[in-house]
Amino acid sequence: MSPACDKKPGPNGLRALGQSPLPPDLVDAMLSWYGEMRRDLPWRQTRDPYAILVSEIMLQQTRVETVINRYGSFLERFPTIADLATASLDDVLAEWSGLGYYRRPRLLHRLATVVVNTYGGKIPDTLEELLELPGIGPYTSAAVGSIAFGIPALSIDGNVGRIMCRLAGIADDTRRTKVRQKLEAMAADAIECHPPGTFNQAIMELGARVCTPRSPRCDQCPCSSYCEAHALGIEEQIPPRRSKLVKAVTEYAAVIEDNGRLLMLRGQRPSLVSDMWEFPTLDSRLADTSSGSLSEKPVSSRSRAQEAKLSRYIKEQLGWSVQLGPKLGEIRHGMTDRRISCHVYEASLSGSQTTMAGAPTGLEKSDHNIPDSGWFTIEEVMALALAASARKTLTTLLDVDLTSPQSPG
DNA sequence: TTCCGGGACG
DNA sequence: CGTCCCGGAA
Repeated sequence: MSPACDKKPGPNGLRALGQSPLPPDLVDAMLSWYGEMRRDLPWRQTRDPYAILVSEIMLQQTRVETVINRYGSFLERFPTIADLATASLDDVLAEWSGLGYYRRPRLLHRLATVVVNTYGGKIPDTLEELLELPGIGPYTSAAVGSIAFGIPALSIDGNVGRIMCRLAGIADDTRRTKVRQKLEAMAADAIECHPPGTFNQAIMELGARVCTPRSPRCDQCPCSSYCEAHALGIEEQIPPRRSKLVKAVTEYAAVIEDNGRLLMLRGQRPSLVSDMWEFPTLDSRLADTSSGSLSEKPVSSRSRAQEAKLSRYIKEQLGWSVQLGPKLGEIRHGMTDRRISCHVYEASLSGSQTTMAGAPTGLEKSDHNIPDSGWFTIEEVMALALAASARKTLTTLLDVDLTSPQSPG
């Protein structure tokens, strides 16, 4: 099963890098560069899996320069995983103070407890077991597994994803599963043929110091002659800018009140996480599909058309006839890829419809991905899993007091 | 001054 | 998807 670690020309000599394995010459050049240029970081001077794990947790979302200053004192304070498990969470948080993302020390503390209780204090040495531990995801399991235990797994962090996508000329989002699988396939041979931990750290180091997001130093890069993006001159376009791709999106939402209850729904729009509740909302994808030269109409006429469309949508999709009231305001909601501005209207039921008191359709039968709706009191709404925009609507447009007593539990 | 990048979880 | 946080770069 061992891969072709010997360097042979192979049948496809000059083919573009594309998605084929990393050329051995490229890998050799990168590893030589690393051997020469590697920094003597504290966590590179230990073989203790616990110390390695701590470094990887600290390095999540945090720069090397920052971690250097805190790593030593953390290990001094909690030299072994047993010490960490025994310590109080408050002590761990205090030691972590200033590093940010305080979920990490919480989960690390919980991880220590798990390792002590179920693994006898020894950090497990398989990817599957590592992945099960609190705070350890795909990246960290591969990093710890490869560095501490020599498991041949590619740890794809931002650096690694960026480099490999540039090498292969993949102008796609690194975090997509399909892309990650491609990268793993590309590196599979290389990581079998070299010490996996060294390989992972070499490529990460290259990403941190040479193949940077902006202004990459291709003239100093050992891999530039193999790099598809460099050949095409598109290295700065990879990976695609996430925040530059923000699209302005307009939505229309209705706060429908009847008998002290609000109509809420979820699972109606495919783009939303299935568990998140929201006010009935007209997507701009639906809103903008009206005929003709929409953009040439005056704004007031355009938004009146959307208001009509909103009530028609509620009637057709949810079966309620509503009377749109005054506009409450506008919620702006930044997302990774979209800047949403949501026009929120007050609304009430027209005619003699009756809302079902109590027993909203939603609360108990919360199967995933099932379109769901119901009438909720304000208190119930506040207890729902709300999308952020809905909560924003409640607090900024409806003056719901966040500090008001919540339902117990 | 603002903007941007970034793993895991729920 | 949205949140968590900070610091370096623009």
